[in-house]
Amino acid sequence: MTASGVRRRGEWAPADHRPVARVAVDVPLAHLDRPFDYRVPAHLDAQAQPGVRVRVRFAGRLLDGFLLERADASAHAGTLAWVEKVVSPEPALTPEVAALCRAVADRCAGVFADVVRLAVPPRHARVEAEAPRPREAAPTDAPAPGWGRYPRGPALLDALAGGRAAHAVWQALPGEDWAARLADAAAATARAGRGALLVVPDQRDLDALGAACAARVGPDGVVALSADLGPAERYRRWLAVRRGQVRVVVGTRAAAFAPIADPGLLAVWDDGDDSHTEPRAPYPHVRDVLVLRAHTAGAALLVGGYARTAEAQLLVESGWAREVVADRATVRAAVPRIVAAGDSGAELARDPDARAARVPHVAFTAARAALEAGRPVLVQVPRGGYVPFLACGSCREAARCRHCAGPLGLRSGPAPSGPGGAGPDAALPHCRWCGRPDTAYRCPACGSRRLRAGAVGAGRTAEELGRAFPGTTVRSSGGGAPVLARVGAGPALVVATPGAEPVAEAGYGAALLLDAWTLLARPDLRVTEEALRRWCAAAALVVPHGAGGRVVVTAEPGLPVVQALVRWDPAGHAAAELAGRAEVGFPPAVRMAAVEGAPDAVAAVADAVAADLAGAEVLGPIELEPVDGEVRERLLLRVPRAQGRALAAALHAAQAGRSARKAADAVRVRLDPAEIG
DNA sequence: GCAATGAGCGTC
DNA sequence: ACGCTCATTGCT
Repeated sequence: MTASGVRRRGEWAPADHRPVARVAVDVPLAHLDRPFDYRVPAHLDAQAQPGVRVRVRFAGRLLDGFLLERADASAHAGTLAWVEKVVSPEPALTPEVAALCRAVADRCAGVFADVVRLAVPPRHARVEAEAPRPREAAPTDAPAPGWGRYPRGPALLDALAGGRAAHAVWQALPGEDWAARLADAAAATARAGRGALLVVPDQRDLDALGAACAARVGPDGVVALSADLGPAERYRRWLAVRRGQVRVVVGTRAAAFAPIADPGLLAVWDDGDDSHTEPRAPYPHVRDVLVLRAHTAGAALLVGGYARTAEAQLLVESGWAREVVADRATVRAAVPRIVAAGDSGAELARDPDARAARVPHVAFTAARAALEAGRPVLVQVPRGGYVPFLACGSCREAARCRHCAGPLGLRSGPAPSGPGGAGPDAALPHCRWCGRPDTAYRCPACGSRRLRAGAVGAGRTAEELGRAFPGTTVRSSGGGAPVLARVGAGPALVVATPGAEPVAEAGYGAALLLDAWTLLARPDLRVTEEALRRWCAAAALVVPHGAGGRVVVTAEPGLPVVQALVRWDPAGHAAAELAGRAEVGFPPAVRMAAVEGAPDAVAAVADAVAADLAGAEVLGPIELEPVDGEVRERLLLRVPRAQGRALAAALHAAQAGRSARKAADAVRVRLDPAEIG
């Protein structure tokens, strides 16, 4: 080998030291989900460092891969192929993130290559060659007293400042500036010389959190990562993190894998938001990724939200995490007055305003009072544009529930979950507030028994409310309208779909959670948790009851989930939710896998797993919607939590058997799926 | 009896 | 998508 480097291939000589490279080749096949050994030629010796991207010949093809480590020798019996090329000397896959990717793949019954693709953004050569932007380290100020309202808050900040790996589940008080609290925690971590990584569900939350962190550690002290930055800027910021130029990283989903140096704090805000579930294989959830990462990296973990998920509750009940919550007196002082209006229908029927806008009288009163006090009113209406409702077939009077005067709608029955299929009540009129069916409706105005379908959406609600409060500004956020981040302090009606509620400058005077019952109508395992999460998110934007804050939720007051909102008890609801799931045997009380695909393929995977794992229980299969005319089925596999790793391993082995045999039908496997119909 | 050809398979 | 094995084919 000459000093100038490459000659013809035949003259390549192996590197003098550690000539073997272990390479994770980019092949997403389960039976090839392990490192392969290659020879490092002497001319690539210096560049072939752990973490760099390489090109290697694999089964004849030139493929991308990551060099995981250098070794003295290989256990492989045959001759090793050369590392053909080091794509760039940038060590993109750090050892810590590589270990995390392996742990995530193992947890999700997926393959390393798929997880690495989620973790490492595509390379951008020009950006890599740029001179790094100089960043000025800003002194971080002392922690704000905000965490003092939570008895264990100061201890949490102390642990972060001392570099200790605390694990916490935090329920933010209504009205809490959650972004500022997370920024406090990040700043405390950064002061200890370690990195902080904070993950939020969407861009709006990211903007708020980024600003809060910049206020603590300076604009150069924080980097925001999100998927919609564009390839160049995305890679530029990601590189700044990898190169250790920042201590605080905020981001959405994929940022959970950001290669932050010496992670001291890993945090996820609002872990119940389904944006935290990666839609690509192997479908990891941010919370699970961060839990694994906290283990492998020895970092603190903070799971926060206004509400609490059953998964977070399990972290608490298992003793792995401590809860950080305010005491009852502090909660009582912070909450608005919350009432359920499912039983105020008698008034509703008499109130002409209410009838015009489908809004119960108490909600009108609350809205009017808030507007007169000069504050905005938040109106939360269901997403999806239009909510189906029923009206009299002859006089077009809206059809109302005889019990509570809520609007009647056609409820589609739950997805067929067994041989019986959908129940006979699948398309009967039901009350959208209290859920009672009405099989013998007669119009109180004209006596007709005929019903016709109509639809009301966010836009229609805004229009109707505007008529009911003449002269009041009506603004819309979500549901077709652009999502607003903030609204001003003046009186206005702000109609928003769940998740699109703008923050009001000085808090809302009232929130009306309309058609709340529809949130509970979906045949989903997590409906009540999801409904409470959305209600809490809206109610948290309202000023405390001492300042006149009111929340009206149009749902049956007797329902436990409605009671949990009225009492502002998300932890209690999560405990009941988790107990309920233990009773019926659903995650996170057990470990479950959804196996989907062509019937034969699904059955083959299930048989392989059942043969491998004696304790695995098989549920189903059920038929799914056909894709491209192909029949598809879903089958659930259930094991006790202690066998979770074994279940994932058995599924991986079953997939490996299929990929080795080049089975044509792909089988989709998701562990602890959020949606299982 | 044995080279020439092609299908199947593993993949360093 | 290469390079190996192994089975089949076709010619002497």
